Amino acid sequence: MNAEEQKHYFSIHLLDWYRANKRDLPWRRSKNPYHIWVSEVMLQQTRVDTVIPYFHRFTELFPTVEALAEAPEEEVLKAWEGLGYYSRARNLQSAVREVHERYGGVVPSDKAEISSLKGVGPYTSGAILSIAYNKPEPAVDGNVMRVLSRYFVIEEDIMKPATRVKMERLAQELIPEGAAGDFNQALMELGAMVCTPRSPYCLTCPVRLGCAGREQGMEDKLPVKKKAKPPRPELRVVALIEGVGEHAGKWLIRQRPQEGLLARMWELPHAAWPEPVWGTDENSAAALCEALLTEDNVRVTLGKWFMDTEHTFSHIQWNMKVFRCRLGDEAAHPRGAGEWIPFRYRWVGPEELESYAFPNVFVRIMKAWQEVQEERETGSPGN
DNA sequence: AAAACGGGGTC
DNA sequence: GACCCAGTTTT
Repeated sequence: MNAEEQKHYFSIHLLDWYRANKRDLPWRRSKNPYHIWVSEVMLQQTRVDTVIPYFHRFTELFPTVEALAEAPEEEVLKAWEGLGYYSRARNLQSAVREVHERYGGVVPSDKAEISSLKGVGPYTSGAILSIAYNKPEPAVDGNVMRVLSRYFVIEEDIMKPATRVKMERLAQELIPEGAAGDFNQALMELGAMVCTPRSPYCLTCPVRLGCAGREQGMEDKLPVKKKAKPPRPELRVVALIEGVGEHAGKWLIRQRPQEGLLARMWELPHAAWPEPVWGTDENSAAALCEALLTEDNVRVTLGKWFMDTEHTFSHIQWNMKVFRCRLGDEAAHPRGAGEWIPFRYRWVGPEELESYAFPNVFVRIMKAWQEVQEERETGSPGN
């Protein structure tokens, strides 16, 4: 078939296949543009199965634009806990507040207006416009680029912005009249269910007869994608600081800075440490105490090693040694007035912990700690 | 154009 | 262990 027939074949058969085979996903049951928006932001760089429970909780906690606009930021962050890329949550709330104030709570259906909202890039704007308003805008994500690169044999590096722009033009051409929302979702559904990254299910593909990549035996080589840089390793020492006296049963936690990695999340105190002293627990523990004192003006006494753990972000790998500690003299000493305070410290007990948002790595450590404590109280089973 | 920005599933 | 996921923002 010629190029035009190939495109037409693709659009028609993909759309039919989608309408007959689409998954029943929570956000597909809604026509609420705000709910669709929430789902699209959650789905950025995140799998469907991971998002589903978060989507239910989030839309229950913040069912409307107004509810999210008026919620305290900490509650929003807590609802996002564990999902990652936390700037998504803060940007979403900021954008929703703008919609609440400037657009009377109505999610804009205009390309320029919606694109100007925080956290709404080319993909998300296209997804909302097409799915919520059925406007013929492309919504090109990783799935779509994989599908198009294979079907049309596009060998440009999909990591390049120029390639995405090219894909968007192509994707827009393919949208069948009046079916933008279904078609865009069909493209992503195919990428997720059939045209998978590895070992695609070509034999059951609804558009296999028009697929140039398949015809040329290239489906395994596409899309072309430059390799990502490996994360840089970092050594970190972590303090599990248990309170005594009036703080008995509580832990000392701190809030991260306003900007940057894990912005405004809460965590166990920890410090980076240079390689030379890494290796023995004694040196690391001593290093931890000294670092917390010099960096945060928090004096802790040397503690016992508790566990080692590892946590990998996209760009950093934390290799962590965790120590049990006690606070030195009195409470934490925030720096003097007028001086920049990089972290805020606070004693919290098990119940209060529920209202603070922690990165998963610290949730893991705290759970491990609680289990050990419970074993001590009940008389340890096993070892 | 490159780096920052989480966390987890999968083969 | 490598790859990748319904990406956006900042540098």
